Amino acid sequence: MVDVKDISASGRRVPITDEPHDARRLYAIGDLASEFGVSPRAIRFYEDHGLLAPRRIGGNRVYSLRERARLQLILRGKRLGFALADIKELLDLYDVDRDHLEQLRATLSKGRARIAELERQQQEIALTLRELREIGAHIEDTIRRKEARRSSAGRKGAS
Amino acid sequence: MVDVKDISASGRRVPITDEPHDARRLYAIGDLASEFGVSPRAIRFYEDHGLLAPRRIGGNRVYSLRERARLQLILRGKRLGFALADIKELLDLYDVDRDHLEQLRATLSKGRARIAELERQQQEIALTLRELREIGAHIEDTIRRKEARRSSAGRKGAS
DNA sequence: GGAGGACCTTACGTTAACGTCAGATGGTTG
DNA sequence: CAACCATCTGACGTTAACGTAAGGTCCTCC
Repeated sequence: MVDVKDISASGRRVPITDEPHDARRLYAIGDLASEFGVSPRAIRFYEDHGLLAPRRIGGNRVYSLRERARLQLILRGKRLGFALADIKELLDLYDVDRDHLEQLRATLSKGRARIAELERQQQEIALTLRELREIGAHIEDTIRRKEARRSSAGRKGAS
Repeated sequence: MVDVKDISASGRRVPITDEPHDARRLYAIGDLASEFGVSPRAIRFYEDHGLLAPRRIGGNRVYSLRERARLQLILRGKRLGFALADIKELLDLYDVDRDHLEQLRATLSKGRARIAELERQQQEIALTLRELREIGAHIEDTIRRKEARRSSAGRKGAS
């Protein structure tokens, strides 16, 4: 019925190609869901909000490698704490409209803002890491002293 | 009525000390709110969830420098995309119970997990930054070409 | 041919993190 | 003393990001 060989027009689990990442490989929603550890519901949710736009074969969603990459970017953005609306903007940066000049300028400016934000985030992470490592060192120190005291002193400072 | 001189037991806007960050300085909720650009409601919310525990003077919340620092940590954590529950754990790392050994070990382990997570986040930010900078360079390039073409060619490629 | 899977849509439920509003208190100021 | 802040405590409203359940379609396999 479908011209794309017999890729799961029904939602079958069988991928169209065996080569793991042929550029023409197609994915069902369940493939991506299990690969990235998210629910199909979440993926559909991203689509509802304009972050993904898979093709359809007989009602079923079919994802190309490009859509897969977009999903990866979405999940990375989430791990960085961005809201979906922000991630959508970020995705728009990735496929630029190379034709119109004003668009390009706008995209560039948004990109720079995003870069600045990420750099600030980077600073704050670095700061937090320094603090945590220092705390960790102190704790290790304290632990070592307690262990030493426990093993050396047999009995003398009761209680 | 209150022994702490006359700090806003009423919620007055007057800080107890002029020295900007005397260790004994006290803050009203409005002070911290306006200083950090968050609402008093948010600050109370953090308290309701155990992230802050200010003293009280006549019903009003009074924040020490330590509480102020904790609030800063909360907000930093938020900017890094952490949930309040996670931030609470992080705060607990900062004031360790130096007495009990098992507690120390647990804290240390939690700290290490948090460090690992931050490092992973750092990697992902670095990756995103590389990508965004590359895209930015391409866009700048495209813009330069378009501008060059526009200024040089007077008329010949109509439409 | 009927049971089982993967997928679909629609719709209501849920959690986190506050916003917003109402009504009350208490100190300060003209 | 009246008006005005800043603050307080509920309590309900809101948004984001899904979870979950219901009911239906379309293969495939025994």
